[in-house]
Amino acid sequence: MIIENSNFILEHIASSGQCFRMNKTGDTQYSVIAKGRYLSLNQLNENEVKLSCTEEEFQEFWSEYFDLSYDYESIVKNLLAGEDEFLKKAAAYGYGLRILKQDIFEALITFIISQRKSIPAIKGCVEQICQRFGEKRVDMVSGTVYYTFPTPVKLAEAAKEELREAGLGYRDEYVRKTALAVVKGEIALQNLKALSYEEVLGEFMKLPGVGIKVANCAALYGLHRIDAFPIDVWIERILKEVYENKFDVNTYKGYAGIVQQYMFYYIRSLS
DNA sequence: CTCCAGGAAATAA
DNA sequence: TTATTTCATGGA
Repeated sequence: MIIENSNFILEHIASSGQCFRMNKTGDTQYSVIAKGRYLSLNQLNENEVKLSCTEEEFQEFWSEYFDLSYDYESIVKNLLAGEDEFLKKAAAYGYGLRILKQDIFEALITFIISQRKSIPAIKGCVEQICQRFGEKRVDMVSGTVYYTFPTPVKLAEAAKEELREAGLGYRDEYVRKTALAVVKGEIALQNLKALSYEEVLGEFMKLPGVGIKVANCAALYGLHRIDAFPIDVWIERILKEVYENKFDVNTYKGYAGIVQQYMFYYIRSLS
């Protein structure tokens, strides 16, 4: 089926570093694996994307996953009409980005893995743990073989040696212990939705390998708290060199996480 | 060879 | 409290 949307650019979303299981498979073709499902997408033009799923599956799952009911166009227009020169350029460059509504556990684990790794290296590790600990499936539409993201139980039971073989390095125990905490109910991921932003960060940061940055990523990409503003080395550089440490996130209250995504995507394009 | 990658935890000051 | 050091691994 075909989706019409003025802010749905697959290239930008796939290479924005928020999701590690969306890949380019052709000139205008992409694939994504989420919540056990496989989808292929084709960017027909600036305003149209063709999806391999049925209308029913789109309504039931993918529409929300891609946050298609949210008006990203008005945010881009706001930034373009604003005074902030850096954000003007960032929005003009990254228009079409969206904040995907990923699985909470997957967002948590993949961003624990992400620390001190390049995005290609993260994607490699994530694919490895999916192949080793996930479930093998076949997409009925294309016949593509794919692997689901591992369950908490699988990762909690994973052998340290195999996690090392997957390339996790010293993060092996972080992943295993966090998965175990989820299995034992020491953190109830589904209940986090009811908590405030600050409470959510507090809960995430009790977990091994989760500091302020990973907690914000899990909140933004796993719980869709678009007020979350993850500060990594790139954003840190912007705040210091572009804004001389005078950037106020409260200026963008209600959608700071989206602003952060434009910033991140734009600064990386410059080098 | 060195340096860095969507950082966090342990340790020192 | 804040500042420094260490932690695997792969690629430039």
